[in-house]
Amino acid sequence: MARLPVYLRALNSLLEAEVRSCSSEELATAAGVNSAKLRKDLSHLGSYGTRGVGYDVEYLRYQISREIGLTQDWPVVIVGIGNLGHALANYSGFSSRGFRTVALLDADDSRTGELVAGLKIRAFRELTAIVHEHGVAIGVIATPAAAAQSVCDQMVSAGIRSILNFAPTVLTVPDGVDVRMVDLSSELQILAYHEQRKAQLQSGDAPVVATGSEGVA
Amino acid sequence: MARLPVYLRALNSLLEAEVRSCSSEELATAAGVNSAKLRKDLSHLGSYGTRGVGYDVEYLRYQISREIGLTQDWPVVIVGIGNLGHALANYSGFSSRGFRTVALLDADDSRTGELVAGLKIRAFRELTAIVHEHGVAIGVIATPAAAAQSVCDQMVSAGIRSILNFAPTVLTVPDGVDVRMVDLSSELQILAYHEQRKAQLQSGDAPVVATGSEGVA
DNA sequence: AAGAGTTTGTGAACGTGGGAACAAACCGAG
DNA sequence: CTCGGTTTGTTCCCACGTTCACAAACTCTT
Repeated sequence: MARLPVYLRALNSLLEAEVRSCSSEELATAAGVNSAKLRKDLSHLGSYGTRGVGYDVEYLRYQISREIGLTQDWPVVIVGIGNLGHALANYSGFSSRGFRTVALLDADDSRTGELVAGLKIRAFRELTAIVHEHGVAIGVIATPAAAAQSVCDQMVSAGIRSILNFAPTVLTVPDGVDVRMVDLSSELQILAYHEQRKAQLQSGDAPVVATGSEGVA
Repeated sequence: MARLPVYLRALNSLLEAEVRSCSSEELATAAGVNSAKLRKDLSHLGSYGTRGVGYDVEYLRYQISREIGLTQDWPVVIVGIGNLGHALANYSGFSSRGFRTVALLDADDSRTGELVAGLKIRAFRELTAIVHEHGVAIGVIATPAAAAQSVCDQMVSAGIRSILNFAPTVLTVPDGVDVRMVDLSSELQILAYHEQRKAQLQSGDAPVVATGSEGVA
């Protein structure tokens, strides 16, 4: 479930505040969701709460970590060390949560050897060897859109089965391979859409149900 | 709708390939969605297709752009110029789609004046003045988690009503303000979760419905 | 030990979104 | 002009996720 990481983060915050135990209501507000939803989500993992008391923060945190798979080590490869790849390589949120960046790859050979976040950039052609050596299962694509599908295909044939894609392209992959896409400009566009709606409502167009046909010749 | 940007991107690709007209089926596969869903989405904007023929690529592209609000100019402020803020400032996907970064702000005064992506970093305290001067409606938060809520509050009181949050925290905002959260490590965690499930299936645990209670003392 | 007060876990209603199927509409050939 | 082929726009249906509401279960006080 996509909300488990959010719960985990909320639990970490509570733990930092030295809160030992919490109710579903508290945790739900901290995570920004409905308490019933939270309880149902947690009940899918097992009965880790105590009725009349709540959840033990430390214990629940461990159980969610285990469910997500954060108790094991996940070697990760990042391909495309441009501005974004650079930022991802330095992002502390990865390393602090069981993800270990084992290699930074770039197709531009002139960058090979350059030191980024304590790792030397290596040539993209080394991908397969690195995947096999470290047992990499997760790859991150931070290349330009034009290169993304090719990189993706080579990741899949090298044995990677989970891909996090930052390139603004729809990737096609065989069954059994998971792709998650993070599209930065799409996020801004969605905000702009809502912003525009808000502006229209305030300017008095509110009562008219938008048909989209007004003003079109 | 959150899929409009995806359609828009697909249309741009078709336009680059000099495709003048396309059916819902073609566009749907290019966008990676079901054709019925695409038609239903588009019909919400108006009747921009022709039965028996399909959609005019250029015309549909303009209509979607207009619906999202990309035909107008959106000034954007980025707060927190660390690794990620740096990458965002340089990200071409923003500027090429009607979004104009008008200021980069950072709380660390020692960085004021530093040149990033052709803009000088300015002090965070200038936020309100900049928002009013440029009519900024969209803010991007790329600060550490600890500072995010404070930055968010000041953005809201300065008049910003749409926020793109990259800090790993749930932001609380008053009604009428939109927040979209992009959590990089959550994305990786979700991949790890699916990856773990795949690994478990292959190792023979498949027939057992996971209860989460096995192996717990 | 019993009851009052909490809080979890879950069963049932509700609403939303997705997908298949079909009617309406358009084009081109004869 | 008519008819067959094609494609959109829409309706209906289903399944999923969310939320409400309540019973089960636990703690603490008396």
